[in-house]
Amino acid sequence: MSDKAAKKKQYILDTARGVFAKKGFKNVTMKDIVDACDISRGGLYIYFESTEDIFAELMKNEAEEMDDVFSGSINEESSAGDILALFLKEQKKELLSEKESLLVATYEYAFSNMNNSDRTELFKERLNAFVKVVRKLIEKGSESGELYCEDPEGAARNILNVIEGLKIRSVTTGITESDIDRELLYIMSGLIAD
Amino acid sequence: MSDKAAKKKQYILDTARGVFAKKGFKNVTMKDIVDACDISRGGLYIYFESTEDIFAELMKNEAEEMDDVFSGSINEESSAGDILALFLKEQKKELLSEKESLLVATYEYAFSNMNNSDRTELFKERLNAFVKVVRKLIEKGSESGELYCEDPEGAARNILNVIEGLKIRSVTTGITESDIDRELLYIMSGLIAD
Amino acid sequence: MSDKAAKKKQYILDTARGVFAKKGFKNVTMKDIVDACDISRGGLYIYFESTEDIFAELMKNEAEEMDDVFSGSINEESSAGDILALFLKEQKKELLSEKESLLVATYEYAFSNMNNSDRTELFKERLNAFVKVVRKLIEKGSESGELYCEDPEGAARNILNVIEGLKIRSVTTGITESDIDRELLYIMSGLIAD
Amino acid sequence: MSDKAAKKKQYILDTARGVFAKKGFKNVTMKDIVDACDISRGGLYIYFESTEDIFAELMKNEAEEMDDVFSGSINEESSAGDILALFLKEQKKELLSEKESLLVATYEYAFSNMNNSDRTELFKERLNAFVKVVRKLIEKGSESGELYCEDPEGAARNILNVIEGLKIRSVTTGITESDIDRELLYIMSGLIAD
DNA sequence: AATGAATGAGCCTTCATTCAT
DNA sequence: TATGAATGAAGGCTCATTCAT
Repeated sequence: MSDKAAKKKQYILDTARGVFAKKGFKNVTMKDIVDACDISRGGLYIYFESTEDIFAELMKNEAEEMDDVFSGSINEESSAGDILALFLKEQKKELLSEKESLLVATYEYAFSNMNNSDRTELFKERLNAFVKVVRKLIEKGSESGELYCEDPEGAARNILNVIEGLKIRSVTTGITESDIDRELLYIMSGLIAD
Repeated sequence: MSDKAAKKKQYILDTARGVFAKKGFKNVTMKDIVDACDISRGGLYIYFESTEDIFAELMKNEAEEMDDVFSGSINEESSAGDILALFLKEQKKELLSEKESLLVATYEYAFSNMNNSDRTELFKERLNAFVKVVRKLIEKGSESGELYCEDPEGAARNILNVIEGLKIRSVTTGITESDIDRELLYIMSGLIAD
Repeated sequence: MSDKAAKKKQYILDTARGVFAKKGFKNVTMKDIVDACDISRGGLYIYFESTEDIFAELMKNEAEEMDDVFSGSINEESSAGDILALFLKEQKKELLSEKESLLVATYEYAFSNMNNSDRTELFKERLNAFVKVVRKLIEKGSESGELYCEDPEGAARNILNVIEGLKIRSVTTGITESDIDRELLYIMSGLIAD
Repeated sequence: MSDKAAKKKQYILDTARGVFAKKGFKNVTMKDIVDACDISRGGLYIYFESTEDIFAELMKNEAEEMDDVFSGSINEESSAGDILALFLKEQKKELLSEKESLLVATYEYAFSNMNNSDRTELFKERLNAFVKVVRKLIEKGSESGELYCEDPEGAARNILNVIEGLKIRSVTTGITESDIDRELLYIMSGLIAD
């Protein structure tokens, strides 16, 4: 039955994902999840004890998927430029809400109960993983002559800061594709080998 | 009485600011404000009909103050570099939570009920005002030879994106002064005249 | 309005008393009180935050009333025997459930969350007040020659222990008037002056 | 299997005893028992349908054990005084919580759903059994000249009332060994042959 | 017999909001 | 204007009890 239970847990997570994508984090109640999953109040509590619990699990899953995607492709033949382009394209998708995104929910989750060191740790890991991926890409690009960069770590951090800023802008003011392209072009222009 | 009323309204706003700075936006209830202001439940509703209402007013005030500070100094004799330094120092303060900041509350406010065009407009104005200030500073610096920049608008946007990213990092993962300095140095290094 | 509030609080206490008398302590929920008082859920919470809160207040009131009754009569002309008789008659009433009694509720209250020192203190005071009253009566009776007792404190404690025991019996096994009379007679027989 | 079933039932009872001793009666849920016994929810319902059911069985067992202990020893050579001393010592142990006691649980059980005649009957039997034992001891003591008593039945009832009162005090106000000794001395002093 | 997931009723508690004074 | 008592909806959580396996 543990197998069945795991399936149900996954079903709840999948369904909850849609709820969080639509309503953010703070506006989601256990009742919302219950309604969306069409299960009983008590039934949900068997698997999760709070919306935070659910969301934390969701984030872990997302992080793993992200990891799988990139750590797979990064050591293969494709050029650094191609992968970086893929990475930025993924980010663009999220920024343009072209896919069901946990963007807002993730921020809200981060803000609620900020003094939770587990949570802080979760975000640190996430960030570091990202930085590492981007830095490697830049290094690889430098070696192959596609890119030129004297401080790959700094550049990687800079790219992620900008992306973070754009994400916030996509939520607070809205953002268009050309906005994004302009910003990305700006940061990339410093990396292009002359 | 309108004078008295205005004073009371301002008193409520000032007091509420502290509450939002401490608890963010979503966690603040009308009751919290009532308690902090030591007025009656009904009394508060005479002036504001919701926490959103209060916070929106608060943000407008903040924007105006910011405007006053910089649009005043920007046309005067002080060098662009000095003002930019002042601006970045202010941002650092906020990032390091050295002053009572509405950072988190502002984000939470942005996230709650996102499809409110008034709110979006508010944030757009805020961003544009910022960009304008920074762009002017860069232009002024270029003219005086302090800085070198071919795309002041792009640079200004880039700076604000990075700052936004750092703000988010300060909330999600925590951030140290040297983290901030490193990122600021990185973006400034592209602007320094050789 | 504080006057009105006080009245309402008293109304709630009076009504709650009936509920506790009927259902004991642990079986009473805030909803029971709300229903009995015909007020809103939230309305009750304005005055009391839990059934414990309500019951504690109720007990204090009871203790004060008891105090008023006896501390008034004890220093007056009536003979010790008369007052003792009155006291025992009151106890009999309670034992026979002839009046709406908080007996069971009081015990249940005592048992729930026993490690509460406030509560323990409350019961100690209650007991000591009782002992003091009965001891004084016995002393007075000894002086007037109505009673004979070498250890008034011990006798008082013994009487109260027996009464406590009878109370428990009234709850656990039921008890008849003649049962009570027999036990009281037994303990009194040792006090009657030959 | 009936043998195996009986063993399991006994195992549940033994385990449940500890739970009741620790948490009283009303605070114990079927889930508590399930957790303590490390069996399944449904499994418990095969043997018992409620906590009341379990506790009732437990009390019967206790009563039988008590009976075995004393009805065994009472007809043997040991002196009445010795046995009475043993009896009182047992009571003291319980009063001082020196052994895992069902004291509180028993009272709570008695109070919940009082109008249950089965339960009343259970307590009556318990009391009568006790009275009978103590009365016999007193009679035996009288015959042997150890004690002096004109009304053994009354004296026995008195002793049990006092013990009941002390039990309640041990719960409501706390009680020390010297408190107990004093009360027991008081009631015994009337029985000691001059 | 035994399991443990699932249900749903029921209680607790907090708030936004109203309204008589 | 100002008060604060009152309301009732909403969400959180826990259990007794059932039932398919």
